[in-house]
Parts: sequence; C-alpha cells; structure tokens
Amino acid sequence: MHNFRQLLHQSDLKVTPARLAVLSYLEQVRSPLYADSIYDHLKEEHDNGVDRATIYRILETFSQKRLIKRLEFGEGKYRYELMEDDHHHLICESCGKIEDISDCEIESWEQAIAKKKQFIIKRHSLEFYGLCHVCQR
Amino acid sequence: MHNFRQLLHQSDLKVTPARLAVLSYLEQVRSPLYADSIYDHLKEEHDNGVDRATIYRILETFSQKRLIKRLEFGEGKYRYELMEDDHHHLICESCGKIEDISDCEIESWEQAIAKKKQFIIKRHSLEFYGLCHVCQR
DNA sequence: GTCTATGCAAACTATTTGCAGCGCG
DNA sequence: CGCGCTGCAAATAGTTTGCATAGAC
Repeated sequence: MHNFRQLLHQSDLKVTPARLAVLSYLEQVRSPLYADSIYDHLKEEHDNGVDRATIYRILETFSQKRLIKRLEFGEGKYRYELMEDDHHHLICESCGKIEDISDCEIESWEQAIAKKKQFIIKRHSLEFYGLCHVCQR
Repeated sequence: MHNFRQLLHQSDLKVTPARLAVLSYLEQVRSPLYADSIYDHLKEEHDNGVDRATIYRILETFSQKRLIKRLEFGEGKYRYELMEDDHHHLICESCGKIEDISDCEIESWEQAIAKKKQFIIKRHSLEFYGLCHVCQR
C-alpha cells in the first residue's frame, strides 16, 4: 500500500482527511471511478462526507500533479484512477466490467507517427470496447 | 462528394434540410466538431438556423445509424465526424490542430488481447496528444 | 499566524426531454 | 394524411466558481 501522506508531501500538497480518503478509495477500488461515485462512497463511509466541489477540486489538483489520471470512456463524464504504469482498458459494453491491459504495444508505431507527422507525442489514450466473457452468452 | 439524400434514404431517415446541412458541414470541415460548432455554423449560413435540441437529436440519430462517429478528446464534451475507415487522431495540445492517422496497426494486438482476456472486442478508441510542428518552437 | 483547503450556494456548460405543430414521403 | 422531425421551453447532469471560514503546517 502506498504511503499517501508522503505522496502528498512530495507533491507540495497539504495532507487533509478528504485527500487521504480520495486516494485511499481509488486504491481500494483500483478501477476508474466517476467523481460522483467517490462522493457517494465518502458520504457513506465518513459521517458527513466531503462536498462535491471539494471532490472536484481534489481530482483536478491530483490530475495536475499526476497523482491520478482523468479518463473518458465515451460516457459523457470523466473517470479517475490512480496513476500507474502505462496501461489501457477493456470495457464491456454490456455489464460495464473494466479490465486493465498492460504491455502497451504501440510505442514503436507512435515513434513512426511522430516522425511522419512532425509531432512530439506526449501521451495517448486507448480503450477497447466489446463484450466480456460472461456477457457473450 | 457523397450523395447525402441517398445516404439518408438507405438509413431509413427522412431527408430534411437540417440533416442535409449537418452532413454537408461535417463533410466540408472534415474534422471532429462540437455540437455547438455545428449549431453556430448553421445559424450563420441559414438565416434562422437549426435549434440546438434538433442538432443533438440529429447527431444522436446519425451516431446510431453509423453515419457519424462520436468522439471524446478529453475535453468534457463530444465531437462528431463523418464515419470513415478506421482511423485515429493526433491532437496538438497547444493549438488544437487535429490530424488523421490511418493504417491502424493494433489489429493483431487486439486479437491477442481478445483471446487472452476472453473478450469480444468490437471497437477501440485511440488518440495521440502532443505538440504539432508549429507549436514545438 | 499565514496561506491553502473546504463547505455552501449559486452559476455555468453540455445535453436531454415534453409537447405541440410542421412537413416529408 | 400520417408519422417522423423540428422548435420552443424547461429540465437535467456534470462540473466550476465566489466567498467566508476552518484547518494544516
């Protein structure tokens, strides 16, 4: 488990209960969450919860400090997950199950594109959509 | 240039001025547009324009009929482009310039993932973000 | 004690929906 | 002429912002 106090410290952020709770929940769930899911969870867990505005501000701050990653899965709203090694997602369009895919294999292709198009490529987003094993039946 | 009347017909959709105007603008621009950009353009071009609600309904209908593709570039809102062969985008984070990338090279990787994860993969989204030639200086 | 983080309320942006009337086929 | 499409107005969902206070360091 991460030492979140230290992580916040290293990022020049104050250690607050709300921030620790957000990080802790993201680690516990290990899946890209909506801001609202985090809000709901904290409301249940801690008696008076954390305000929605605060949740959004924390998520924005964490994104900028690269502690978390902001994702879009074609749902019209953001999801957030703890920053990890470059990986992508496999999303079941039927049940919503999300699996991680590691070992990104587009590095070399990316270099070729960068050269051809004269771009400096800083990052990419890649998600796969389909049907999970259970939903295929 | 496409024959949009025929395209609509084939999709069991009625041919209306608003629909033709949306298709025509998407073809003219050839770049992923916000609903609002389409709204603005039609307001300027045609005297009384097309209602926002109608724009959204048209875009929704077209997406379902696979005449257009709905995209997200991490901006918190959708973009739409005419349906074309599988391609991806290279987005400049400085000036917003968008270039197309064809010849998608993740087919084989996709198959390997599908097998390993027991998923049926139906589609994927892939976008690259970075700096275009001009913005590098 | 200072400056950042938070709560509360309100605002804002993107998108959706109900309903009545227009117009395509 | 019937049903699908559209305009208008209002509602909803997600997110952001201003301001006063609480709390981290």
